[in-house]
Amino acid sequence: MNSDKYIHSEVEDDIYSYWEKNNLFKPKKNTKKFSIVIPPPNVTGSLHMGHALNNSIQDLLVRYYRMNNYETLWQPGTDHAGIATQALVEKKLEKENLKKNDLGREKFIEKVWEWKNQYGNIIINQLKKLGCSCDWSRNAFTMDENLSKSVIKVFVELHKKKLIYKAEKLVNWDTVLKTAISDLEVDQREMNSKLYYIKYPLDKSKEFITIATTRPETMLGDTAIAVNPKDIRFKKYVGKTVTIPIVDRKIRVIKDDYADPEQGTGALKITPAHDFNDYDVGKRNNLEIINIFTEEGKINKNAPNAYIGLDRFEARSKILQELKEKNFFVKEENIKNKVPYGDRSNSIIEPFLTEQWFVNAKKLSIKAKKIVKSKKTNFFPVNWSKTYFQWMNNIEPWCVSRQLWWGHQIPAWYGPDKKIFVAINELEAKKNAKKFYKKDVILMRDPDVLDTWFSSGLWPFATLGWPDKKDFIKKFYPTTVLVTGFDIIFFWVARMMMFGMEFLNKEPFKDIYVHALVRDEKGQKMSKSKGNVIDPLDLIDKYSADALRFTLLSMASPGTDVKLSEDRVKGYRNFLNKLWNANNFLITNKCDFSKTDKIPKITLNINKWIHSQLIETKEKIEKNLKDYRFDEAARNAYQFVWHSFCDWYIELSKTILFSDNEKNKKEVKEVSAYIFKQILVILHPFIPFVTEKIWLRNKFDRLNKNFLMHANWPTEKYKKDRSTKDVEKIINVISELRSFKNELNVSPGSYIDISINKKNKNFMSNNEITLKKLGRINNFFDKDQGRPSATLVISGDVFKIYFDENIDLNLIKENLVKRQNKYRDEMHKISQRLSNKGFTDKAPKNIVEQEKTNYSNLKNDIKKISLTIESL
RNA sequence: GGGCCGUUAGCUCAAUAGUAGAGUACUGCAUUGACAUUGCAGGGGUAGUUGGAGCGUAACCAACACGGCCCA
Repeated sequence: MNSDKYIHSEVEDDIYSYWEKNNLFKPKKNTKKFSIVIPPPNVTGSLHMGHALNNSIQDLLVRYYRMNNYETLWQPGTDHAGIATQALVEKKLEKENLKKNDLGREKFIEKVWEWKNQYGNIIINQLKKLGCSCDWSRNAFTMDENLSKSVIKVFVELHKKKLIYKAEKLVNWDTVLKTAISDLEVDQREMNSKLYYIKYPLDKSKEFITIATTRPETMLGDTAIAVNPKDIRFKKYVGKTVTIPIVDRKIRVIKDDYADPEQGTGALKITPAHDFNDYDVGKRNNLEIINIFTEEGKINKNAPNAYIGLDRFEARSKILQELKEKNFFVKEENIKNKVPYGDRSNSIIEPFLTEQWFVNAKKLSIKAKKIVKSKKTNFFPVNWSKTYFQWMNNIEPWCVSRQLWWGHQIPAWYGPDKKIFVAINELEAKKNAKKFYKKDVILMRDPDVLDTWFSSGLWPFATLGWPDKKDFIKKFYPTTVLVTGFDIIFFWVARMMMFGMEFLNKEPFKDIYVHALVRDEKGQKMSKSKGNVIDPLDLIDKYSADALRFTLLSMASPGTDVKLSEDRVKGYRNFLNKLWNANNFLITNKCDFSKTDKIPKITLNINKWIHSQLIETKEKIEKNLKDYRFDEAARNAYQFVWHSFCDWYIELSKTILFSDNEKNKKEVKEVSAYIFKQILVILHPFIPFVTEKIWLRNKFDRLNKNFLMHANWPTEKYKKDRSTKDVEKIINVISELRSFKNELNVSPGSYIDISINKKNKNFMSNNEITLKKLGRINNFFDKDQGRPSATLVISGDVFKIYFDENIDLNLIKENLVKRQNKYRDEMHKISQRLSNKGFTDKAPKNIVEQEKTNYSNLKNDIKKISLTIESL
């Protein structure tokens, strides 16, 4: 066995199966509860950096609370990703020369399920690679029977309450996917466009009105020209008629405030069927609404023959050409404007007049806002609540129907006269219809399905068994915390808040922790087109899941994007290796791991010190996790394990381990084993694999009973006593000596003699072995030896150092002068502060006192250094 | 146009107004008994700019500059 390197690839998969085999992810009965529902990844998705960050945080929390005796549930699952999944399966079928429409709805959905059953677990397995300790036995899917049942129930009840309704409205239409999408799924992108100026001839006149438009093809559907009522330039034209060039339809010039005299020419063509603002203008002015597109975005039969069937962009160039030929074209300008793109299809979205189902989000938002305002639900960082409120305050009706097959089919049936019957199933719908028509009629079910976010909105309670099964709801709802990215606050968080409040009358989460985006090391958003995507699985292969987790956690500072660089991951891989080798050291020195259930008796200073450091660290981590400061918590752990334990404690302990004091040796072996076991415990939530591996290797899980995952988080309280001060002083003295040697170009391995002042006699003799070994000191003297020496002042105490080698006196002098100047600068600053009356009068007493002490200490040190310089 | 966030060491970021820190990179040195995925030491900061409140602040307020994001 190669024991001086930690090789994660030989460890992680086995450890994960060990956890699963022992059913360690299931909630273990206890009075305190902790629950998280996973933000369900798309079933089509694969793990990206955002998931890795999101789930590292959740797993950290879940493991931490599990070790703190909470009955802990991490509810996992995936969502059915309506559009994405349907598109993916369609594409796959295309390769087999099959078309969705040839198969028919039922057969197609079968195919989708086939796909889901075959590939739907990919992302789940990737989460396992990351170490996620979800209760997989409860793995949920938004299209599962029980979740579908909640969806239907919610739809029917909202309809009953008139919070869902069907209406004909302009919606965002995706001409590639041929479905409506919600306004949130539209991405407004700034583009270089052209503004075209076009003349519309006035009837019975030789004059024209010139309008400006970026979308000339929509003139096929124009039904008015609007001018601002205050715009004197156009006053004389209001009420007159113009003819639309090419189309030859006559439309009126109307006045409406929407026309902005500053924009374009001030005269605006109005196309109510293809622009949201124009639609409103049309409503206000009773304009005709002429739709000129098919659902594929081609020109329909409402247009002149020459245009019918043309794609919207072909139509644009043809119209421009014809306008030029017929002299209606004035000019074009380059401009930047916002163009709506569908975030799934990446195609330009068309405002399109259709009948769709809408949720009255305004009404639902009332309680959802109130609960955050009353602080029953809290955002971390708190600033995100502003984003939440802002959106809630301006919320629009939510278009929830999609013209797809894959998803929850809307539970609405139509009678022969298009009368709508919404019911939980066909049987109920038929019953209602019979009551209404007084006879049996044939009903047609609404072919559309619901927005995927509609079902995701029920996630925190539907996955817990609502409405049928009550026990998990009772135990785990409201869930403790939601961990999510800010990009889905509107899509998902807001909707869960609305549905949770409406149907359970209770907030779905007590806390909402919002983390940032993971970017590349240059701060750029990772995207396939930029080619800067870092695949978390590659990093896991290369550096281990533990290293990736630790990196992401330590970089998850609130309000800052995570800029990931591979070097950081490498650094934390080294940390794992350090831990591994610290354990090797303990093993080589025969530390006894079998007696670590209780704190061993601690008498030696270094043992007291490392124990107090452990407890202090543990308490810091507790506080930081409570505050969702994962970065700080990770730093606390790293600092303690590497620097306190590995650098100092192990080095200090060597002086005892390599001595022949059997009693002290025994204590050190017991204490280091005990501390190391606690280290595994506090590190486990961050880096579960390596800690588990070591736990098993050291046989801490005697009889398969003491699972690390269920180990108790230490509960000892922190108390610092005198002896820990002694160790701090040892560390200080040794560091100063090393630094001093370095500055004087003395080789660090060389031995020295030192003499000390009386005050330190006890300290020195108590810690003689340690100081001599680590400080490379031959002899202590309590009197000046009258040999050439260099003086070192360490926090007020004078140490004279006698070197074996010949030392350049000038170097020593230089060094002392440098030091003195530094102290003088410092003293100067303090004296300025102290001579300021405002400071001494108004600053807190202890601060003033502290400054005075610092001042006299510095003064003392300077004096001592001066004496030394003179003596040289 | 409305709103949010940021600007601190070469880089990535901390620090609740009381002597500016960490990781990493860099430089020098070390290494025969855990670990070169190592150890020790070192250099490196006019805190974006300007003004204001305050005994005092990188931190509070205001304006500006630059960068990022969200909404319309």
